[in-house]
Amino acid sequence: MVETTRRQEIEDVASDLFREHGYAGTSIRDIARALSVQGASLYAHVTSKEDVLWSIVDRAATRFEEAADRAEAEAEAHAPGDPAEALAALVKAHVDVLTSDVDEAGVFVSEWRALGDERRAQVLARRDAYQARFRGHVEEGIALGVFAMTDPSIATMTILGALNSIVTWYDPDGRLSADRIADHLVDLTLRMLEGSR
Amino acid sequence: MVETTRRQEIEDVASDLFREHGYAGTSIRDIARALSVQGASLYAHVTSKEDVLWSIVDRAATRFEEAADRAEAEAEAHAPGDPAEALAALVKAHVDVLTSDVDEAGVFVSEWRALGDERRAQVLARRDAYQARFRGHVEEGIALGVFAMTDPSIATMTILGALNSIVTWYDPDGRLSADRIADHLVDLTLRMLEGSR
DNA sequence: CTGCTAAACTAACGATCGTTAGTTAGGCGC
DNA sequence: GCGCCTAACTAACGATCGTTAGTTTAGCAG
Repeated sequence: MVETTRRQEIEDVASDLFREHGYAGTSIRDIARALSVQGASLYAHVTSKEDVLWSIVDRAATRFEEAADRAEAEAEAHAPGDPAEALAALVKAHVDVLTSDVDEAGVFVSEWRALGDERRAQVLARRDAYQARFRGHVEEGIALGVFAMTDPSIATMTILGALNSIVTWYDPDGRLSADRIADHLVDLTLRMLEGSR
Repeated sequence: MVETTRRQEIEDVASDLFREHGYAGTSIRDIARALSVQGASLYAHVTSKEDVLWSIVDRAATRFEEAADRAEAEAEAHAPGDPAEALAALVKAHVDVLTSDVDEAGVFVSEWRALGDERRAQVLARRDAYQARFRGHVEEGIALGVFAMTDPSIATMTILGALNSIVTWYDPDGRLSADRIADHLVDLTLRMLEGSR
């Protein structure tokens, strides 16, 4: 028996609906209907519609950040100063978080724009900081000569764009397991940066 | 003096607004306000809101398809049977279309889900066919040994995901020209596939 | 049995949604 | 000057939006 609060159930179905129809395209009554409940009943557990979106986005952001923390710490532990290892760990961690809850991650990736000004700005700042971690290892790798010369910003955006697009096609019940996908993406990423050509 | 029909103006500002707030998050009155006109006045030029979205999506899809036609024909003309050249041409063409109208391309990439059932299905079919062109060259390259062994589906999705993500950060007035970005992405793509590792 | 709590309900509010209908104003060809 | 076309207008429709208020129901603790 899995313990789940009503609030958590609401956020789960909201993640699903926001992912499929977007935040603006999903009404409070849509969420309620998925829970076989009247729309107004949700306000016993939630203070506003944006509040639900914020919970989803904030939790997803935190999961990405914490996974990156662990990944970088571990990479630094048994391959200190190796930008390829560090980046590989970041990529693997990112894909893991993404595939462990596609709905939540998908909402995080594309629906944060619907937040109010302050919250949107906060997400943007955290996003920038997160991207900077990837870019740091890319730049370091180029400086050390283990990565080919290329524009670090473009390379970083390209990598994260590729990773995030996984939410558009990943199917938990599909042919490809989350682990296999993560391994492939680590491979593709490093080859993109290391390749001689 | 650039000739522009009223209908085209409507689709242009709609592209801009759909891109920023999504289809569901943009009202007919929002579009009208951007044109300094009453909401109801738009119905003299347009039959429905979805009709506007469809025009944008259909035109974007056609531009991608036609650019791919030209790219493949040209690659086949002066490097016949070379999957790397063919893929490079497809990537370059895709980025060119994308950067030539970021709003339209951005709407195409993320708002086609808001279309009604038949039109959404049609877009999906065209999208699949378009992806298949990329995957074809990837598979051929692997078979010929010019690309490294990897899962062709994951590689194709990764490439197109990376390319499409350009709409989320490309700025026509920014540091990086559209051409430079296209060249970089051709480079990153081929290195990702060719790299030995 | 009583009282408390969680979770739902009904009813309604003002605002906004996409859309329709009918009308008005200006410019051009005949 | 008359008729037509383009492009706008005002007014309103029924539906749905997010949200509030007050009430009811069921289960459990004392």
